[in-house]
Amino acid sequence: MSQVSLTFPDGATRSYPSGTTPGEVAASISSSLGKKAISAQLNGAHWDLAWPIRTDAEIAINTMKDEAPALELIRHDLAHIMARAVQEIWPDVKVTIGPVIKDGWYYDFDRAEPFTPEDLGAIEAKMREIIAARDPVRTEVWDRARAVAHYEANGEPYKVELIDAIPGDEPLRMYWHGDWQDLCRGPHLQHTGQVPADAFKLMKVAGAYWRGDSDRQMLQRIYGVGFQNRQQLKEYLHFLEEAEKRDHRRLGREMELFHFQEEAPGMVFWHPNGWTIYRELEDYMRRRLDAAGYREIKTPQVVDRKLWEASGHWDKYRENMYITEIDEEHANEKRTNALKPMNCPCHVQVFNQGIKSYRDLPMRLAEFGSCHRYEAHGALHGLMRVRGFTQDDAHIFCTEDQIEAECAAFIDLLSTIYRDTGFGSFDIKLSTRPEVRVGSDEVWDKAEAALEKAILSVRNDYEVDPGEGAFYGPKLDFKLTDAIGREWQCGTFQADFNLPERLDATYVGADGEKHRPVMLHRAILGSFERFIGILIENYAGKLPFWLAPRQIVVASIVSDADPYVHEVVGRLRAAGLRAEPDIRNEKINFKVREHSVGKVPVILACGMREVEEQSVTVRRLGEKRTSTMSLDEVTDALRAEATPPDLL
RNA sequence: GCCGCAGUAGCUCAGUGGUAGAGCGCACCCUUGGUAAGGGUGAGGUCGGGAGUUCAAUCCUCCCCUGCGGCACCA
Repeated sequence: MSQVSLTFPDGATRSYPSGTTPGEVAASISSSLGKKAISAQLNGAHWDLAWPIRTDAEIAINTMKDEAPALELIRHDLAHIMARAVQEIWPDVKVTIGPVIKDGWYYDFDRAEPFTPEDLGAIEAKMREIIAARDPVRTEVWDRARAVAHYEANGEPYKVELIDAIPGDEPLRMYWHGDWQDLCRGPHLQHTGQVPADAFKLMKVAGAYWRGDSDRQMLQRIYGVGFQNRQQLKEYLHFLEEAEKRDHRRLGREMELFHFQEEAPGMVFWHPNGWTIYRELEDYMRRRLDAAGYREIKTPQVVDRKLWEASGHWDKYRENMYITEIDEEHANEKRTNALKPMNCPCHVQVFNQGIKSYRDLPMRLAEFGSCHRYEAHGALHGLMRVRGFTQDDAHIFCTEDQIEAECAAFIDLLSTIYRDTGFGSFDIKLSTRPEVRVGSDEVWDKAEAALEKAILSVRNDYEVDPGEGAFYGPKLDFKLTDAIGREWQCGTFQADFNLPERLDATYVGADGEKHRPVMLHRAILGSFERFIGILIENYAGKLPFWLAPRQIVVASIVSDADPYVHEVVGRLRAAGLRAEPDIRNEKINFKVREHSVGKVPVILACGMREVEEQSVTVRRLGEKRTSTMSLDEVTDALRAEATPPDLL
């Protein structure tokens, strides 16, 4: 019998008969490891304890102490246990797929009746029975014909389709949890009792298309979360509660920032407080863009379809465009317009006015461009996905040789802006040429290399997504991470070889000939609406002082201090601060509570003592401590604090 | 757009086949209180829209709209 040589993490190498399983390897090391082992890493791949090893390899035995593999196995087994529980309760339900996802798993089922919340309780109970039974998990490799025959006989058409989709040379693996069988890549634990019975929870039922295809069957997806112990589950549920408290839709109402209503779904009604944030952010962006060599422009909202036909949007995206017609009775001209869904065609029109020289390049045209897109109903989500929004858009017209420098400057600007708005870290993804594309390979080579080099001038780590670029050019996506670890894709940088061609943008080169500029689409915030939503959630409503819609409330403690409160407010406003009086007939306790709930960063309390001293007592949001300072002192300190980061 | 759930006072929600309730908020009064809710009184609802069943619909049925959770989509 042939031997395989296994190398352990400590560097030791041992020889085993070919076909030995990791389970046997673990047991050969020590009986306690044999008992504790749950899976192995074989050359980095996650291996089931039951799979035979037939090649030399580096091996590491996993136990429940190895968190990543342990969680993967627990969640994967939970997916199977849940599917088994569902089929035990409702034998007619058809099973499809059930992968592990962040924090848990899901499994998609085909069942005529919807699952109810009560059903979830019943499934959980059944799952605990299965766990308590400590049913053995075993696996076999089947040939294709047998697997297909099995599932056809059992009336599981989805599984048959999955088998058809698996490449012919790949072995099909079956797993049993007790008597319940599922086609599965593995690995799994050794028996159902290894799954903690008190550290999982079924969260929700939702529709999901079979194979993610909206033309196909809608299935019912049950989501679950699972952890190693009860404490971790509790922490996760706590995290969900925290996220819920940060929900910008809720804070938007509580802080009176904005609202939505039926008459304009997906369009924001900004209230004074919300619009203050918006303006502060826009002013800041404008200064940053000015300083970075952009020229701001403003282009029309409503544009004849001819331009959209020329740009190609009419063909491809008309379904998502708001079309406007002029009432024929009252208009001499009949034309069809569209609300602009994006700014680029208009920006090319600005570029195209007059003759541009290579000396004009790079030309950076920026617009806080208000766009409308008819987004599907189900896509709308507070400020995060709206139908009317404003991009911090800009298009850089340049030569191929200028792409790299422009890209590097852009990444630099973006880092600064993310840092200033409170996002210290972000990820970059480079998407490269897709199968179907415009432009020569030579141009693509050059552009991809330019983007890559631009990234490398700032940092070493980035992700590449091959083939995911737009048909018109490669792109970078920028994802920032918020205070509770969620990622948001905001910034983008896209090279475009197509639109200048379609809309006939040219410049005169040093050679006196006409040339095509490259167009760089780029945004940092993405849309103001969405970015403000992200800001609200990141800060849980407690925005930094310069962005806080309400910065200071000056509250009287006794009504005799009311005139002084007005005087203080006047002084603060004169210093450019957002201050408001609170002279209501309420106790200071009440006022402090209300403004704290309202996330006002600074409360200045005034009683008779302050009146006499010409001082105020400062109470900062989140602090119990107060301090009394002279009005001048406070005004200077707060004015400094209110200075936007670019003006410091 | 698809699946499921929901829509009752400004907000959060209870409730019933015989046209409605609470808490908070709001208004007014008392109270002038020193850092997270002082007390009293009062106003406020076409029960999302439309159609149907019924003697009678906020409640049952159907359609639509909007929202929520996912899925699909996101130039």
